[in-house]
Amino acid sequence: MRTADLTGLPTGIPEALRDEGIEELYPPQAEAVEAGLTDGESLVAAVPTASGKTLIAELAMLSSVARGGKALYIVPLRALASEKKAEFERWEEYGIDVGVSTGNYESDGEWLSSRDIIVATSEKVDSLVRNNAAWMDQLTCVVADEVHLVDDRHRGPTLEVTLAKLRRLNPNLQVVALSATVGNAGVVADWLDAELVKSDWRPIDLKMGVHYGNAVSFADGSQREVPVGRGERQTPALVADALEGDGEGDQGSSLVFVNSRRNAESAARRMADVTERYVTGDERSDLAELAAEIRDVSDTETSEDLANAVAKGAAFHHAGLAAEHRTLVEDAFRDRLIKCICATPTLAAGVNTPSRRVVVRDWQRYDGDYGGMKPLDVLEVHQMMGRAGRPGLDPYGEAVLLAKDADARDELFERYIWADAEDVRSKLAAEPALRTHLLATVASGFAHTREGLLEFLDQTLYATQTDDPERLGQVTDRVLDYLEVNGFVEFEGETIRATPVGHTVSRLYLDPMSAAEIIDGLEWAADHRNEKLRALADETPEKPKRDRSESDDGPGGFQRASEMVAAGGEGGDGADGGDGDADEFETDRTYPTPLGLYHLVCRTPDMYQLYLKSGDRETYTELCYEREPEFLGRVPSEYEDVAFEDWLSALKTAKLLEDWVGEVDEDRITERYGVGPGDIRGKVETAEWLLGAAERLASELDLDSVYAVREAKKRVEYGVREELLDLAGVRGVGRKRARRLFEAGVESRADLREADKSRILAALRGRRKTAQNILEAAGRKDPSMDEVDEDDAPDDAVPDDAGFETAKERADQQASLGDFE
DNA sequence: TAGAAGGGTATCTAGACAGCATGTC
DNA sequence: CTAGATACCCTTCTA
Repeated sequence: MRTADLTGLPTGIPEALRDEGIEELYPPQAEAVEAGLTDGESLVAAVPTASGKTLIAELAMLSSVARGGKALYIVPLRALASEKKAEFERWEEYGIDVGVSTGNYESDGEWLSSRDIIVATSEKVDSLVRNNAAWMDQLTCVVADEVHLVDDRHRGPTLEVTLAKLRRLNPNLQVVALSATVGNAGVVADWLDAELVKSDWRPIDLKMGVHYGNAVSFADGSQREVPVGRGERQTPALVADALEGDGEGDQGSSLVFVNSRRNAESAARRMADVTERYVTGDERSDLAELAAEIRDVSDTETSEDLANAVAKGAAFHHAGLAAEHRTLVEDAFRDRLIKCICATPTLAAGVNTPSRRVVVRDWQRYDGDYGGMKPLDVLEVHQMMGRAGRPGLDPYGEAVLLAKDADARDELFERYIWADAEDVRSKLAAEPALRTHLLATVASGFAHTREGLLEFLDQTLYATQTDDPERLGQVTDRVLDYLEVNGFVEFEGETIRATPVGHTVSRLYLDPMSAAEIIDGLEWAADHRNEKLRALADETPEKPKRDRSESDDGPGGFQRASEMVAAGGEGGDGADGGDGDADEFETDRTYPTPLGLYHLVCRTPDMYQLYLKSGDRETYTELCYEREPEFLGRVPSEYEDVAFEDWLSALKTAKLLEDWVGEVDEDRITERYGVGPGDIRGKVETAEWLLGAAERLASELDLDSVYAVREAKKRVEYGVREELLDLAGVRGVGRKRARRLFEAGVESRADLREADKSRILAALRGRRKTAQNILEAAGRKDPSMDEVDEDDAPDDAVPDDAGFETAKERADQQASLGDFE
């Protein structure tokens, strides 16, 4: 089918497609159009990655808009939201407005109802439904990208319920579900009352094979010799071989999938020695530049290691990287500057990074519940292999698994190459999922009775798949019971209603169990305030340094961290709320303390906690006793409670946050907790969200901890001690600059407006441009930094780098960390 | 005698969504 | 029921 023959699209679109070089539709696309895609017909397209799924979605959305409608594109990842937005924006010149809405990004702040196409994550859509977004019932077309993710234990149910809600809100809604090739696409299509287009067609051929001995055997019967010398490994040989090329197409990049971050990093280190040999002179300087940019992103070991690999043309990629790291690496790989990426599964599900060759090195991954190495799902391996083949560059893509012996080779062929992907199975009946979604369903008025709930659930994929119709009813009863006991819903005869708190919890997008934990903790704090403050006061007066803290363990190190920064104006703000009450205990400590609050939100099921590594158990058990008065709620017993372990993990996570707001350097945090820069950002982000929710709940329940919660939250947001909150709120001023300014005597936003410019310039290490931007952001009348000389600054403006680690100090700290064990 | 090579062992393990409300003299 | 790569340390061998 020719694009020129397409009907029902906004004027100009078929021509625009032709100008893009798309004259003929790919077979699956044509099939979709024949099935009524552009006439508003619902459709499930189960086709391989990179076979033109996006155009299928675009045709549906554009034709829907042409009929005066509005389309929603649901993505599984925030990174994909921006990618899709950028893609759809090429239709803007034909009058199509595109908007994005995710947790951390809302386009322009322009209200979404004016947009024709909206891109959002499934959670965001769910949240918008819960909050009654005005434009929800104007939707005429919904695209669900990667719909096979309904199978995901954690996030699948959200997508499933959201689609069910959208369909109920608008019975004529066109649903276009894009799926990887899965076993039971037909079942998904039945669920959505949609036509099914299923195909294995790919625009670029994919050759799948297994490397064993000195050759890759491909599924099509062909072989490619890739000798592996004695003592040499398979992966570098394959990467080098791809770079050698064979005259066909371009020099070949490789994507290597491994099963852990550490493996990704060490593999990248090894691959760098291979890629280095193929880097041209021009590329070398570009790579050096890129490496510098990467070092600039964050001052951590991860960043340094990545930069070192990148300088030689290789990289690693995993969730421990900062978002900027990832983008830099992905872009450079697409530009063919980076020749090889060693990645964990992040990359298989993320943005589009095609490669000439894909090597799936590890096809098993550790799984604690399983009790060992568990083989990856066929679907997952197929997703990785599907990344092979760069359009316009490669004649075909090659995806290679590695085998050590002939048996393994045969097994891999059997298990992954000849095999069909697993069936998609709904995970909705899991209690945690229903807890959240039943409350939301009641709160946003989709159902008011048990019967109504079950009727609603009957529209989900789960209902069409289960062979045990009783089960859903049982779990529903248990969940309703839980929600009632915790005061989120109440019964009045047959009718179920969400309580005011229940409504809030639903709108805040909290797991009810998280909300219950937070409420319990805050109420407990209100009840024990005086007693705990007294305990804290008894301990605080310059507790003589216990001999132990000098040399031995973690908590000792933690203490040091807080001494790093010159103590600012502690106190002064008074305790929260009701001073003046005769019964109140007099102290200048706030209660609850930040650590108490961080621990509270960290032990919530909405926070993904850090692992306890060896030695951590003792470290944090000790910390647990030391800080006992700060925890909100009963501390489980070290000996009797199985929950103790989880409590400690939460403590470790909370401690990370405390370090963060104690202005401990990023590289020390990554080192101390064994995490990457990306993990810090992640923890901080969820803590921000949960503390925001806690603040809201506290104010709604009229608890006087609101103030303490708000401050703890703001400090997490900026990563600073309290005396810097004002400064750090200025655009362009982060935790580092705020500290420098403060130490130079510029202590507030007002100071920024009035202080001597040379003083400010000196504090910012003479960076004129940034200084000027900051002054503008602070609202200074004459922000210009021209003709200001930092050397004019008074001596006290450039102190002895107080509050900063000197190289010596850092070395000492590292030494003491070595003593740990 | 430095350094390679080999062997035993302790350690550790993928990913990532969400609220709210706006700012300044 | 069901792990395996790596880093690190120690010992031994070798030029």
